[in-house]
Amino acid sequence: MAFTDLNQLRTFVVLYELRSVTAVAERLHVTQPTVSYTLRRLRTRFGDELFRREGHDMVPTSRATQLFGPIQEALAQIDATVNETEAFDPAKFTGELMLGLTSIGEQTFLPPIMTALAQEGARPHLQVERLDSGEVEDGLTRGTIDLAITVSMIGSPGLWRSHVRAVEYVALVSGAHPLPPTGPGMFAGRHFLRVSARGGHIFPLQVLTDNGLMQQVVLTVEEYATVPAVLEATDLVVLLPRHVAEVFCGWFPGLLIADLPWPGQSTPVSLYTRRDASLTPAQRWFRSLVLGAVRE
Amino acid sequence: MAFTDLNQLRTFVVLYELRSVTAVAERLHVTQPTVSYTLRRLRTRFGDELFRREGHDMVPTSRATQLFGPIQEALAQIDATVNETEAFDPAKFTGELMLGLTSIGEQTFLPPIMTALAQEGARPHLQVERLDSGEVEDGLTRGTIDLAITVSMIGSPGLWRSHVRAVEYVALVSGAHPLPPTGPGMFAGRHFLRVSARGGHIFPLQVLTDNGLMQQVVLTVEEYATVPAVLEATDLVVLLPRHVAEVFCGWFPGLLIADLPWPGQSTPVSLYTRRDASLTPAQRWFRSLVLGAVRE
DNA sequence: GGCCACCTATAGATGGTATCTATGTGGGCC
DNA sequence: GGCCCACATAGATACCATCTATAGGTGGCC
Repeated sequence: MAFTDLNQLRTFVVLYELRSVTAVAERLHVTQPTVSYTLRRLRTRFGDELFRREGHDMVPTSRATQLFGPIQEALAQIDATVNETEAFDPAKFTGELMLGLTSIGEQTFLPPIMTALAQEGARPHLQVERLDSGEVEDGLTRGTIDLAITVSMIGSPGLWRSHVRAVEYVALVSGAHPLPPTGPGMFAGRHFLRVSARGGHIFPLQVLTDNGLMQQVVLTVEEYATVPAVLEATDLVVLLPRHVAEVFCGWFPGLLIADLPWPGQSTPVSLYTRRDASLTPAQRWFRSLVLGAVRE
Repeated sequence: MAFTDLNQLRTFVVLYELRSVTAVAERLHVTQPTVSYTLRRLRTRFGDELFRREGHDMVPTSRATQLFGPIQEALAQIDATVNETEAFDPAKFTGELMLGLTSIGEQTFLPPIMTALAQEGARPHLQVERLDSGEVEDGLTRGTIDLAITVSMIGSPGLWRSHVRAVEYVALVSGAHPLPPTGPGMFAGRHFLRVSARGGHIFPLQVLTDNGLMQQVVLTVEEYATVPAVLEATDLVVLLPRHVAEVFCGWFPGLLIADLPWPGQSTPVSLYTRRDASLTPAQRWFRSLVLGAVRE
């Protein structure tokens, strides 16, 4: 019952990651019909369509998704074993590393990461990608990003999670329009600026709804980056993580931080990668470096 | 740097397990020169001889041993993933299962195992092999045995270990020559029958040496099975695990068990298999069945 | 709505290579 | 020393993965 041609699985894995027959052909240095032919044999072997064409994507069927994890892991293990484990040297590594961040994480996390890189004398080509929280799991699984830091909780068994720090939310306002002391009525008569929850920060949305303050929201923006300038010019209030608020206070010394009157059952910020068996030495090194740099 | 032909690895793994090019050819349904050719390419690829011919064996080099573990595991994972996980049905399974035992384990462990098999309505072809303790690790790793129960401790990272029971050692003698009550001088003037430690039972050897009793050893045998008949006919004393002694008392009611005067820092009996990822459903099922049957 | 661009699937030809048969070679073992 | 068994090599062959060329779909855009 053994699989007769293990090489086909390599095509399968790359196709799952790239979701394009043509792209796979380029990556594997073969022509497109070759990949189509391999795909046909895979389909016959598994008795499943595996990838359905939907617009410009080859989207995996549930069977394909189910197969991908263990197979990808197994092939990664083979590659790691077979390729002479020449001790990884950070200083010599110049490859690409994809760091996925949701929301305003760059401001807090990128500086310490860059410092740590410099200390090790490492000069990888670091690429930071801003992701919606829903894209993180898919990006890591498919290998389009190497490492992600996000406030959203991802429970995928194929991913490796590590605690980075707790998130405490605070209110931020212009110094020209200070808030009364922290207490239940501190937001009476005030209006809110809200940042969309696409980055995973659902706490503000939740707390505003729970306390009947959604009517006081007068502006919703997509990006945290636009927040401080708006606050400076208005009397709006925004709820955001303390570490972000502190960065903004550094930019605009006129801003004021105020504690919230609600007990903060905060979601922690976590770091995610694939599971160890699927990581390259470079990725493993990068993970421990980032973890050391940003963990509280 | 990806391995270009994964199929070669299948040959590598089987060759490591069978240690014979010809046997691999038969197993994989190809001719012997085909395997030789594949082996040559593997040797070129890895820049290592991998298998050196020594007499009738192809013995693996250290590089080959180092490669085998992870690759075998990866291929097993692929097979497990790819082969439709049709729920394993013990009642329908009629394959072969190799149970490795050291020393006299059969007497104690086989009856409950057979009972458990009958209760599940399972009829596998169970084959019991008597092994020296040093052969256990190699047999499991190479897949020549599916499961082993032994008193020896094996610390291989590729193996899965589970506690079965503690071993308490006792003295066994003929009723015609009873021992004095348990105490430091209880063996004064008595002579010992010793069973060789090939099965892993090193405790008796150790305790006899430590207490200066090795001079009183007058007979050393290879097998526990010969012990009770000899005891019946002589005034010799033997040190052995209580569960073995009890079996012997069942055979020869004239035998007497006596506790030892030394605190028994006993080695536990353990059950070993390969790690989970490398097990077939049948092996996994068998392991839990055996464990349930023999665990104390 | 219909045309165009892009992507995947199929057809037929071809070359590479894994496999085969036949034979050489080298270590154990009596 | 010579026989036997097992692995290695040589040359022939057949298979099949890959190629080029083309057809079939699907979405986007005017």
